Amino acid sequence: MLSKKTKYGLKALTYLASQKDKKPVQIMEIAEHENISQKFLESILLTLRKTGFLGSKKGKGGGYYLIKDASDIPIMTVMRVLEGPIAMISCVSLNFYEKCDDCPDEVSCSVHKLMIQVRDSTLDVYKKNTLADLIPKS
Amino acid sequence: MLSKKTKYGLKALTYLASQKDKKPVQIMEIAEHENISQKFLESILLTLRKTGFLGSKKGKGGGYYLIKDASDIPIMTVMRVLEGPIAMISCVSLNFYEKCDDCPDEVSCSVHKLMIQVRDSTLDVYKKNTLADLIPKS
DNA sequence: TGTATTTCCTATTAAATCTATAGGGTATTA
DNA sequence: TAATACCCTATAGATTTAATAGGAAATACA
Repeated sequence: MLSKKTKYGLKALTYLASQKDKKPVQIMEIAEHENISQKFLESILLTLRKTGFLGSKKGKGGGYYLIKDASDIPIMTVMRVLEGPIAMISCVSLNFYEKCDDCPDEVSCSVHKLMIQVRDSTLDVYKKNTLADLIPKS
Repeated sequence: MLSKKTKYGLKALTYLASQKDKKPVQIMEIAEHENISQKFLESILLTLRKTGFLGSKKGKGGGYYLIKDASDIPIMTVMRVLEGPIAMISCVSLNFYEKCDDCPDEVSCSVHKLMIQVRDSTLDVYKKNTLADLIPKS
């Protein structure tokens, strides 16, 4: 399951990406527009700032804004930050690898074989989509 | 994340599929070979029997066995029974659809748009792999 | 300079889910 | 008829997720 953290983070990012100018947008505005708990969203945006996706400005007229162009942000990078591993099981994870403690041999493991395929196909989707691709047309 | 239930279920199924004859295999044998808690595996095999993947025989010399040929069991059907929805979010699930309560319009939802692609590519993997494809060669 | 505004940060709690275990009941076969 | 193995329910422990609370720090502007 996709966590709400990721879901809300993606929605916030696309909302920022759909802004005409690059003026800071306040947490409250995003939260209201996307129906997200303001405090929860706050912590998500903080993560996105610390990981280099967003810039922020404090005080009146402050808020969050995209640092890079939306078309330069592959969804893959966002997913890794918000959701963590893309693989469904850590023994096939590229960035968060861990050996299964119950599995004596990965090469002959049926689950391993299957999950590598799932990882690769999912990764393809996350690579070919940028934030710009997710902005609604209207 | 893939649940252990699904992981163990897949391993048990491939173990049964790799048997030369179709004689029943006892829970304990599978559990030991695959390093699975016997009681936990018991409940998983029970599920697989009730959903038509396995047959069972009681008494001495009893155990579980595959009902169908491994090549006639698409992984998709196993995943739906063990793991539940294949989609990462219920608003794009084909078999377990539910509307998001925070989302006013699915069509213009960025997460929706992305997750449909992930669902379809994952589904492709699960459709083209049968249980037979997961049996280790050796 | 002061005040309202807004982000920043830490800690904690509530809820949900997953994993595993316990303990016995029931059916079958040698 | 005793041994074997499946069948079933309940429940507890662990982990993760989602959300809340409260205040500190920085900024704009009058």
